[in-house]
Amino acid sequence: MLDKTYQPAAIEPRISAAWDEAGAFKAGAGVDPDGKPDPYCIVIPPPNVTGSLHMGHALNNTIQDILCRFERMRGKDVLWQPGTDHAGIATQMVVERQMMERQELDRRTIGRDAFLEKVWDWKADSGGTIVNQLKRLGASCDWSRERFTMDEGLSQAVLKVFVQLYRDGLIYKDKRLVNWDPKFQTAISDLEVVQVDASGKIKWSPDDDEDEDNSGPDFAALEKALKRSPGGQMYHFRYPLADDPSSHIVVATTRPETMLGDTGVAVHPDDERYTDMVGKMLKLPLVGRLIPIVADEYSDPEKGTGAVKITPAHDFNDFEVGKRCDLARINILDEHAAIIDGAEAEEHDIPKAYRGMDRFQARLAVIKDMHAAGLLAKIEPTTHQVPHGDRSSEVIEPFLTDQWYVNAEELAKPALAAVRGADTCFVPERFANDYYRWLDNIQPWCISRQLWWGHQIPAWYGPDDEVFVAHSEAEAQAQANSHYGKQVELSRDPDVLDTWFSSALWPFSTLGWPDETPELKRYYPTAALVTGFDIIFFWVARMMMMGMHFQKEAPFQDVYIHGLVRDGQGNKMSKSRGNVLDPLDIIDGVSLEDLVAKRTASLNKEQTNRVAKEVRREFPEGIKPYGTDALRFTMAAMAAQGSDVKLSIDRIEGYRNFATKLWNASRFAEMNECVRQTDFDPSTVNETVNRWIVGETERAARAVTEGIEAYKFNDAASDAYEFVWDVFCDWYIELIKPILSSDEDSAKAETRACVAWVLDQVLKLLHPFMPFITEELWAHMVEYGEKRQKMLAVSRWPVLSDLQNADADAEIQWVIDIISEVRSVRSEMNIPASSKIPLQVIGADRSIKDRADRHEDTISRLARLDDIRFENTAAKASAVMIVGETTIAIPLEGVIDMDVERARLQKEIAEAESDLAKMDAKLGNPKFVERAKPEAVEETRERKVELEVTLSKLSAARARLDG
RNA sequence: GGGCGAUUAGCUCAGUGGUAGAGCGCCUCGUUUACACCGAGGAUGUCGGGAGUUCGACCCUCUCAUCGCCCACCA
Repeated sequence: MLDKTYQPAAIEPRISAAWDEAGAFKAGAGVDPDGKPDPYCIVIPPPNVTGSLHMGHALNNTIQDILCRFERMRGKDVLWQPGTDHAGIATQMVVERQMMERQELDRRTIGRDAFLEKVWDWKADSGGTIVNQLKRLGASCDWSRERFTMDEGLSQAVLKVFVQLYRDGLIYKDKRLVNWDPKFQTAISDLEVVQVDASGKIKWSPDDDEDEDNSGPDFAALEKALKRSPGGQMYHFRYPLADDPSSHIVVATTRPETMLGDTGVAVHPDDERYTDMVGKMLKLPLVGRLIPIVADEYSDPEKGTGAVKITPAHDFNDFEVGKRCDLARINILDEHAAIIDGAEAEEHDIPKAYRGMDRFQARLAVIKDMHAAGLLAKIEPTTHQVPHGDRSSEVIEPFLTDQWYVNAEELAKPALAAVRGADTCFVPERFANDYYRWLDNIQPWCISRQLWWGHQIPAWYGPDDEVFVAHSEAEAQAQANSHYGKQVELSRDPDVLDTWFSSALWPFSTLGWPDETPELKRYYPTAALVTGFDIIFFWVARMMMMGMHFQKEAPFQDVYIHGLVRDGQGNKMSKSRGNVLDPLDIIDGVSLEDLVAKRTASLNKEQTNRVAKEVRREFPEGIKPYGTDALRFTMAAMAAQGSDVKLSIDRIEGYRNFATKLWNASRFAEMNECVRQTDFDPSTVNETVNRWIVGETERAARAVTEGIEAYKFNDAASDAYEFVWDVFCDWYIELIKPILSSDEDSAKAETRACVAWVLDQVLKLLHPFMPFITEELWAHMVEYGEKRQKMLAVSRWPVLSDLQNADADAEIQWVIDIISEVRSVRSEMNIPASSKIPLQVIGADRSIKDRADRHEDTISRLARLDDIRFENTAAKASAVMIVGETTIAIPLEGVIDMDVERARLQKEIAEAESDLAKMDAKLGNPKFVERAKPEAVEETRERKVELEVTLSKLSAARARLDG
């Protein structure tokens, strides 16, 4: 027997265990030599091994699981390939932080090998969290195939790819500017840089009223402002001419300290203001270096003074100008972004005062010194964007270093062609435009990182820095020996690869490549990739490039892009905002105090107070346990293509209620002995109501199937929802109660079997969305006779046809309409539910009489009637309703106020008249009749006739009331 | 500066060239043997503004406004 109430916590762990035990999600089982059934493969976006489940995962994995369960039930051989990502920077950060908290020696002290051992230990202890959390979501991955981007096989794939791309000339080493993260002291790629707005307030010029004595800017305020945000001001400096110090050029910058590395000033070749100056030398203030004035089109005469200082070693544009104009590159920063010290500083005449200074201190010092030298022209506030590392949140410095690059432009060509040629389709389509735009303008991809955790680059250096790229040290050694003609000492490149380099191989490395495995052959290319728009560039584009290059075939047929999960108000969920909903809290529930503690854990005092207050207001009783199925259904129901999901507890609660509804409908079936019969054939049912419901079931099954096929999960979910609640529960179960309580054995038996059958179909249709509750109910709905798959997860998806019956539909619709009309009138007339009343059917012909007789019990019961009579005319004082061709009436003598009925009729008449007028207007327009689609015209005519019939009947009723 | 998306009931959002929808909320009634995490009934919209195409526009086109996102720029 089913428990009286649905409690997800009581069933979910047991169901999970049952799936595990049955190996229900194992791929490849039962595949015959011809490769039947067809494969269907999805590779999971590997979550960071440091991660813990958030709503983005919940959405992403719910969608994948819906697809996988759906296709599995459709008989495909499904492989949902799971795994995790080593997440270079993130993991190294976590472990280093832990070491710090434990007051252990830092990584540089213990050395690379010892540190890596610690990271692996950490992974062994904590790396499984995210995987276990995914299991709680019901993710039907083939967990036996779980992979990790740093495991042996995947590392082999990385090695092979690197070596081959190097040999193809598509990976190379280059000295150029990179985005340097001074916090982690590593290069990062363009994509890992986020632009943050900086807008300042400080303003100063010698003409300022406040500065009549020319004491200079308010340096104290400036220092404070620089601490808060190092950007936001534009500083104008005078650079005097070397041979005529009384003349100068004014340049402007937001990064004054970079002037220490200036090696030129550029003006536009056509800028007449400066024509005479081109070729002359300037004496760089503070440093004394002589730098040329060069002509270059980069300089924009419209901007600033039209002259721009050039710092080739610290600015991407300047680097290019420097190349064109043959300017020196002088690096002024060390890897911590402090001003260089020592021999290099000496060599480039960096004034001693600045050496070793932090870049932002140096910024202030330069401004002060320039002012002291009388060379600060002005300071003005400006708004501009400052690049920050996406993980470190530190200001990025363009930094001149040797790094490894991938020639992405070359790899992008086939990747672009694959999408242009529709080998791979984005859903929704518009995301393909972002993909094109990015790949069409792609820059070399910097793949080396100055970290320890990751795939170490397989490059070794000889004594003269000659590089040998090989699959192993032995192979490199052999190359080196033959290159030098003798045994030499090699040292390995200490850098590791960008995490996304290994992720880019995920669709084939997880299938066993570089080995030619049967899995690779069978499951590549995969069917679909499900991911968020934020990683189209990071990941999707790169998988496309690597897939095309190494497999000669795009890795996915479809790329489904979903939105972001936001809070109920549409805000991004973020820790500092304190609005993060944890999927596990929704599933298991959480007390108010625990919720407050969680949300304020990493906040400062002020934020804590604010967030605590908000949480107490929004969740006065904490969060109730809603279960996984409710969360999943919410995700599906709200995942309209291409739009973000605004998640609110109300919505989740609504879908938990839906689960409860399903539970209770199943209890109803159980209590009424609705047991599935093996020989039940839905196409042969006799009872009208059963013929109707099997047709409705077919309709629902088609709608849900089409929805999932088209990646319209919200449509599929709401079609299933409406069928279960509005059709099955609200009407079918109510309509059959008289049969179930009757003593007509054959009708009863058929109906019981039919209920069980419909419920089976419902459980199947809902299973991809709500796997736990449906599996549980499936197990309870036993059958007499023989086989029915024991486990719903491996049962067959409903493919129904020829069950719809227009006569049955019309008849049941008529019953429903009559009941609805009577209920409506009763309610409007304030007839108490407890008082049973008679219903008159007016002027019924044979077929109407038969119908009414057939459904008398049902109509009486649901409309709360004590009698149905056939009359030629309605009683004088009565409420009259029109249901299609049928006129029905409730005699109201003494029951209600005639004025109320008169008003009700009048309203209905007015509505019908207004509608009729619209139809008349249309049909009266010759152009409509002439040009509109014939079916539209026909429909309008039919509607007009219907309205006229209704109207005449209503008018007659009114006349009777008045007469 | 370039691009994309959004603007529909109090709230959150679906939607289709031909009679405007859902959930929640709201109002009224209700312990009818699955379910109050429920049932029945009800109210609520010049579908952002303007123009155009069309027999007909919430839907297509243009334009404006507001909001959001992405990319580029950082003198």
